Amino acid sequence: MSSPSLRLSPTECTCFRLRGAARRVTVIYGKHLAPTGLKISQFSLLGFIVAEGPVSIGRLAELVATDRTTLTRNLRPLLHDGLVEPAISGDRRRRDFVATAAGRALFKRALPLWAEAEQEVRTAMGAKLTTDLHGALDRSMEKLAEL
Amino acid sequence: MSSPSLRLSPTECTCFRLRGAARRVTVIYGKHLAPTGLKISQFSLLGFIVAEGPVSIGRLAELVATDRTTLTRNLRPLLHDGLVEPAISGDRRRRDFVATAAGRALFKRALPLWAEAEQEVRTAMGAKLTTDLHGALDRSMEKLAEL
DNA sequence: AGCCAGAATGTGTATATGCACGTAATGCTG
DNA sequence: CAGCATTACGTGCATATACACATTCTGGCT
Repeated sequence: MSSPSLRLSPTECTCFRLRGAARRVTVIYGKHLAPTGLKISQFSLLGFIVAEGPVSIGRLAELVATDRTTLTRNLRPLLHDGLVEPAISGDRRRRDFVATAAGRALFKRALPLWAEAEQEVRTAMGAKLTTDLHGALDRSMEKLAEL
Repeated sequence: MSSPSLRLSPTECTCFRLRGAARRVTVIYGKHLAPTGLKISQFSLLGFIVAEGPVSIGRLAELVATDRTTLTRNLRPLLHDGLVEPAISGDRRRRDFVATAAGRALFKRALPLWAEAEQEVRTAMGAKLTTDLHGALDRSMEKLAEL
């Protein structure tokens, strides 16, 4: 356990691997979702808003594990397209958002396309690898959350 | 094997998981590399250029599994900071790049900081999870490469 | 030589991402 | 109730990311 870092080469960068894989799958989901005009990140975000009723930026930031300020901007396209709208909240510091009827409808329409993409990826990887990857990612997120 | 997609909920999105994990670790590496002024993506890119001698955009795109056009712009900061410079290539369609002395020096200086970050992540995850995650990611990239 | 299919790249556009810094509202505390 | 630490945000800045479309070369074919 002394200094295992002596053997570490940038070739074995965890970050590089994760980012690479994320890019690859992002493209795949993007192709499937294209007809809806939604990017995968928008699809996810919209999904959380649909599911969570009125939510604040801060809460969304926790849910999607993204920087707060990033979400401020990621919400813009959704607002612009009328998929999401502001909701009154008790605390005037907070900005709550809800999905509009159009937003809920589009999400519903996008769902099967997302499932297609998910299926494509899972089929390519196989059931075992899918399980392994999800498991490893979930456990990683837990461990890294504490940092 | 008929339609396993019936049970798929967006909660189990492979893409969402991968992107989330990638974001998390990116921040960690970023903090460690901050003193060098390099982002993790720049560190990786610079590393490949240092290692591969004169390389073209297209070749780099393969190496880092990134869209060609993204690399065109990702190279800009490195060029601007004099870490990388154009190299003459036989084919005038191609633009080759090499690391400058400053680039090589900075990369060398960044290496231990990268190792720190990598260590932090690995320590948080533990050896087994690290191995599992890398294995799953590597196998995934292989399978997804064929798409 | 002349032409053209294909290769290697750049640009416009739009989104995603996080940090440093700044602002407004809340609630506690003296 | 005035003051202040805290909370919940937004903005400027820089980079990352990819697609559609346009451009420039190269190499082979006639």
